Amino acid sequence: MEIRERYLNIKRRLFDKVYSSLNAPQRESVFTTRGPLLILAGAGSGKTTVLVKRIAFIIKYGNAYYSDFVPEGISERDVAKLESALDLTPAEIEPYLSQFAENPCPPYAVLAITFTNKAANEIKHRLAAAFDNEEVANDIWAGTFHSICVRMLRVHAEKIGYGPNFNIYDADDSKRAMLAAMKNLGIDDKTLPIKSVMNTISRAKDALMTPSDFLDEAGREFRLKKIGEVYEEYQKNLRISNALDFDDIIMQTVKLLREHEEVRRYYQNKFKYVCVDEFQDTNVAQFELTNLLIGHYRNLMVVGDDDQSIYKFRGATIENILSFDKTYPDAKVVKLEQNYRSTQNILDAANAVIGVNTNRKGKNLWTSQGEGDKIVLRLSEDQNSEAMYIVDKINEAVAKGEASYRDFAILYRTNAQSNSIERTFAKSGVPYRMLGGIRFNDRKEIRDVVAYLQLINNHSDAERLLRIINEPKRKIGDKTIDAIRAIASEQEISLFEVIKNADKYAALGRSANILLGFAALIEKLTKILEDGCPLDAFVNQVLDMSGYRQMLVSAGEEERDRLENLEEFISGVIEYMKNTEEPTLGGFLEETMLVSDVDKYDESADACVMMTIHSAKGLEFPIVFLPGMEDGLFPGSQTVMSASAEDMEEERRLAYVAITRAKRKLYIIHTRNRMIYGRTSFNPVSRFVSEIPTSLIYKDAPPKRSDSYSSFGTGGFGGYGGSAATSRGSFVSVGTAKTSSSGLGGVGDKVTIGKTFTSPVKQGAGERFSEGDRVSHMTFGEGEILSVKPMGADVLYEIAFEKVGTKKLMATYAKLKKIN
DNA sequence: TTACGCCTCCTTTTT
DNA sequence: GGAGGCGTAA
Repeated sequence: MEIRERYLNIKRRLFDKVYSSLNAPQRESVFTTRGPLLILAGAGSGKTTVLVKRIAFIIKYGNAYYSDFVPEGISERDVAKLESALDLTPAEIEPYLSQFAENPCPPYAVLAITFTNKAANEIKHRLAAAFDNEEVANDIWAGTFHSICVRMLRVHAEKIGYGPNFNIYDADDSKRAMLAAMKNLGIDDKTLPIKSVMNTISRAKDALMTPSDFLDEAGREFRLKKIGEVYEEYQKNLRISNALDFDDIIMQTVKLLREHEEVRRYYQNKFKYVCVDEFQDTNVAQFELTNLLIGHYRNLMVVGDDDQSIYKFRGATIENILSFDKTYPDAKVVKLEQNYRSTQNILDAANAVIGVNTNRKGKNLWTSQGEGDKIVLRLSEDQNSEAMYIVDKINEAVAKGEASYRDFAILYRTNAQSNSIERTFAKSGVPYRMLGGIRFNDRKEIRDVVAYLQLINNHSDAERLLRIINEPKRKIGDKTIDAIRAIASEQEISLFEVIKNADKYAALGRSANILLGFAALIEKLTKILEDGCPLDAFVNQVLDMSGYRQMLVSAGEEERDRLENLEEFISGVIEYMKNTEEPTLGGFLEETMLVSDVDKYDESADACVMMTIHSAKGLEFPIVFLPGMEDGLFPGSQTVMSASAEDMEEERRLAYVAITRAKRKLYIIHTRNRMIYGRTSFNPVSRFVSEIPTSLIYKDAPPKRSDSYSSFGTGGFGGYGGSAATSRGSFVSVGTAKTSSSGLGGVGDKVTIGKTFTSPVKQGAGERFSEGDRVSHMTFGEGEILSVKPMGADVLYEIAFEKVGTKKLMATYAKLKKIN
């Protein structure tokens, strides 16, 4: 063999050995650094590992593996020396590899795009660990599509007609803005339901259609034409508000990159490698954005699983992944089919179900872990006995010591199903956590403070202004608001601009003074912030000067939860300040809008977890229950009726996701009759269950006298076997509905923990304090009581804390301790 | 302005 | 079955 060839051969064998903990296709993925690459990663196939190792590889070795470079004048002896290194262990070989590096890429030239903050953080953490260096992780651009786009837009907003301090509208804000636009146009939301308007406009933006594109396409179709007009008006108002909705964040970035060559060039040169995770969930706009970023390097890696594409209703286009190799004919395609999560029986079931779909690339998951238990199929009488069956099985396994509560997950198709399950769990005392409640950020009082802050950050924001202009009540009624809107709309200026000059508009009449006062309040607060007030103190100022806190305090008992939540919110602000080098209001708001809190449900609590199958994507659990596996529920009746093959395939992919969450054991349950929307329905077992070979299934038939299950009804606790009783009274309280969140924004709590079961422990008012007493508080530290005001049955303390300034706290909730 | 009662509408939701 | 929106009555 020629010496050059031998050199290259040995080099590659050395790399193979160092990376021998990966399987062959995984290594192939890591070593392929140049050009377009599609990784079809089956469920549980080590996708994230590959993603991270590949980025690390690029940073360390660049294109080392496939490079044909051979050093000048290499000798037989050199090659022989290398060859002898092959006998060493992987760890011993590793130091040798750096000599092969070819164009290693600096971390800041790597862009990794994900859909969730959780995934982005995971990548950063694992990279930091791989390099034992936080900086590498901080330098690479790893983030969600939205956060990356916002980062670019902040710099270049002016080029596309926005101010750099633009605000972000979430779904609720944008719904209000669309309703306002419809009102403006005189379109009744009964003839044109807001839900469908929102959905249509959102899909249009996903597909990069501007209002005029949309109107062109709508032609003379009445409904679409109307929606097009709303879209146009809505977009005009967003611009005046200097606000972007979630979809704009992507679409406007695409516009920026398309229309501004110098900006495009800059990022194309900057990002030498681009990676996109969960590629099956991308929409047209996101793919276009990616294409615009990769530039002439064309070093684009996308990872995803066409079989787990379950977000079509949100605009995801499975075609992006299915035809990636047509868009990029030179793309290398790698399939990761070895599964490290589940037993073969579970995988066989999943393979069988997904195999029915035709619109897919085709993969076959396998494992070396053995076949494991059969899948248990259970027919229950109704949703209550279904829930009791689950509780029974859990208690049984826990009693035998086969599993802990945290090993179980109950995954359902619709949130509505959670009711009966939760009730049964609460009654039986099995600890549980449920995902999908109201998010902390969505509570009214939180949205209100945020609205104040957003308005201060960006005076033009119409929705935020409208939200709080009369909150607390300032005697600004609908008529005044309509008048303000009319003036603003006619002159195409912001609402704030009108209010600021209220005395100049006759139409505002007697309200002018109140409006001027409101404008002055906002400007005064803006000034306080500009003068360098720390963020947490500033939020307190906002609450005090606006009268918002006083409004809640005056309401007494009824609103103390809200007051508590506001304190919690401020803790979140403090948390943000701690974690951020240069904390700013804008930065905090951005995080509040872009970082949710699903990321951080407390996995340490020993409790069963309940959630929809959608939210379970990406997670795994030793033992999984799938209740409600019935045609009419899953697949849903809409899908069954619609006869759309595409919709049915999407539903089947969801079933595939559900099955592949299970590591050791899978229970599938269906019922004879079930109450849905107040009606009893008799659903046949899900077609997806019928698609699983019977050889993989064990039918858990109810015992002959099992009618006791249902005859006891919902309330019957003694209806089932002794095992449940063992756990009675063993409830482990895993916290109240409001966990003190530690993450960014600190304001998150989508996780409702044992909410019906945990009765909040009423803290007695306890010791009462008087003026001048020194006290200590769990979060705020030590301070001195400034004043004491009786409030109904409770007492309001004003306390000067050493670290966090003066705060007003209710005695019952402050949990103060006296210091001597 | 608020309160209550009636009517309607129901999938999934990473940002 | 239940939440949320809306209209009417006080």
